[in-house]
Amino acid sequence: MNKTIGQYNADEEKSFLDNYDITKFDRPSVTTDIAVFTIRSEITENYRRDDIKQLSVLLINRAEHPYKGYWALPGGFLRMEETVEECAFRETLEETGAVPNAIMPVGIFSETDRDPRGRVISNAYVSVILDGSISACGGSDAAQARWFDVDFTKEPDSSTYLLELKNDEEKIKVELEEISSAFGFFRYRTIGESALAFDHAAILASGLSALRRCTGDMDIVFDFLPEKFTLSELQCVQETILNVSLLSANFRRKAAEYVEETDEFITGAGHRPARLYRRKK
Amino acid sequence: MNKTIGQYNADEEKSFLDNYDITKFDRPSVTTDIAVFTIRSEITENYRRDDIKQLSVLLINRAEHPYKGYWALPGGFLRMEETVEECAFRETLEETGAVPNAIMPVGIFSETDRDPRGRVISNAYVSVILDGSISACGGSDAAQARWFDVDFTKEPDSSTYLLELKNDEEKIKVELEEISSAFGFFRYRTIGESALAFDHAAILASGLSALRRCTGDMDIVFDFLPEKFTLSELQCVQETILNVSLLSANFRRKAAEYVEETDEFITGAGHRPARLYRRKK
DNA sequence: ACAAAAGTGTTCAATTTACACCCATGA
DNA sequence: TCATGGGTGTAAATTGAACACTTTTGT
Repeated sequence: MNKTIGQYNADEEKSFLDNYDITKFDRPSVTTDIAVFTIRSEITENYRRDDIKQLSVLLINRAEHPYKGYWALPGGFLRMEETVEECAFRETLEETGAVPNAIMPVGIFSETDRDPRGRVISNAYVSVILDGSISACGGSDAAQARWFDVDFTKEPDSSTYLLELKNDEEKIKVELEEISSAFGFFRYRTIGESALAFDHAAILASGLSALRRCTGDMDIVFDFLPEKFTLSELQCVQETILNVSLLSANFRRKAAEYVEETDEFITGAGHRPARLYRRKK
Repeated sequence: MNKTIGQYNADEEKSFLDNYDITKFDRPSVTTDIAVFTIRSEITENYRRDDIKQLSVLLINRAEHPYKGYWALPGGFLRMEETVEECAFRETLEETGAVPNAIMPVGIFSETDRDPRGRVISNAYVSVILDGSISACGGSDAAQARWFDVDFTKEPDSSTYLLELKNDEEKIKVELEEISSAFGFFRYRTIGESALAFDHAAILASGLSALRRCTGDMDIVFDFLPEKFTLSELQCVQETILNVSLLSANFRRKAAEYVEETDEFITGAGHRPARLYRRKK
């Protein structure tokens, strides 16, 4: 920085800063909350048939107040030596033991009453990890963490949305409404009381809709797969996230633009071997 | 909230909260910084010709340390009784005297060294106000605020971007590079020293690219116009933001989907009167 | 043999792009 | 009158949806 530019004076600034105590002013606490997604496989009995896939999100059963015993998104307080993004990365790693393939912000949640402990603003993130990577390493609170299959649909007649989370042990339903959109991304608000801790149902809904929105243009789909994958696997990821079914002939032509061939093939599935591809560029 | 759900117990939670002091933990300061955009007209001498339009952003010349004398985005510290979005709204109103037509988040900037006063994380917003509304009311620091025409282009050969800000009095250039993308939105980092205060050049670049990205699908264009407008004005907004020129025959067919006719016409421009339209739905 | 997925080709519809053309106005 | 923007029509090009069909495998 130059010593003087216009009114700027480095020495004067230094003495200003030496006398400045930023902690004298009110500050909120800052957290990140992360919707960690993966796509889980349910093995099918038929040796030929592909596995059924499910989009799943990781929830933690809160061991402490507030909302003790409620399911919540993983997350935690920002440390002073890390960026918000680093915080989201660290929290994902701590809770899952897995390095996320993608980690991206989906909005800030700062309603003044969203946390009974005081003024806490939350930076919401979506992260994506590979199926299986969590059980391999195990997170710090593994005993309290569970994957839930996710279903998020608009109610056919009304303007409300229904978020359903379920696994072998539990089934959670939350009703939400859309409250705003910015740059094509949506925010939601729970209707009535939420079955999840804090405003985590709304955060999760926002994360899901962001995930879906950019899945359409092949943006995040690769993060659900290992480096090499078949086009069917890629198609399956997109179908699972968007909850639609696509014609494979058309899909593979569209996907061709984003991938490049390898020389490897997958065999042993009871049908013609599939070529492995890799993300282009 | 039910009194008990699973491990949840309302009385126990209440006593936990009564003894909980959130201010004992480290917290960052939180600000919002807003890229306030408008489209300004340069009146043309030819009575028939349309005015030339320019996308402009509001910058404030900092009267205080740090970065005293530097141009900066309007913004300020979050108050404890407002959400981040309300803060962005309030700051826009205070600086411009105008109620923004749109206000949306574009990301969080939380590098630990981004503010020499201490740990400050910034919530970046884009807001849009109508041309003229600022001079009509005048903001609190009107003397220090200036509109700058914006130009943001990728350097033809390299991977760097050039942000140019200019008005009658001044011309500012900043070189940036793209550092990440999430959900189709980009983040930038200044190369070398920035001519703007803090990391505001990077914030502005992110805001601009978000603005451009959603202009393409008719998302924010209406916020640059009054309630009723001609299709040419709408086209001009899109052309100005995206810095492209479109064929009006095609544009008006595409736009038809998003607007509805009124019975009013604009006359007195030396050519066939133009029908006024209004945003649909 | 055959069920299942891998992969290619072709048709028809829908959308986008480019351009030609007429209309209405006010200095 | 005429330059200028307002507005419509249309043909060509591109993209997308639907479907028929061939290939290759493991049991």
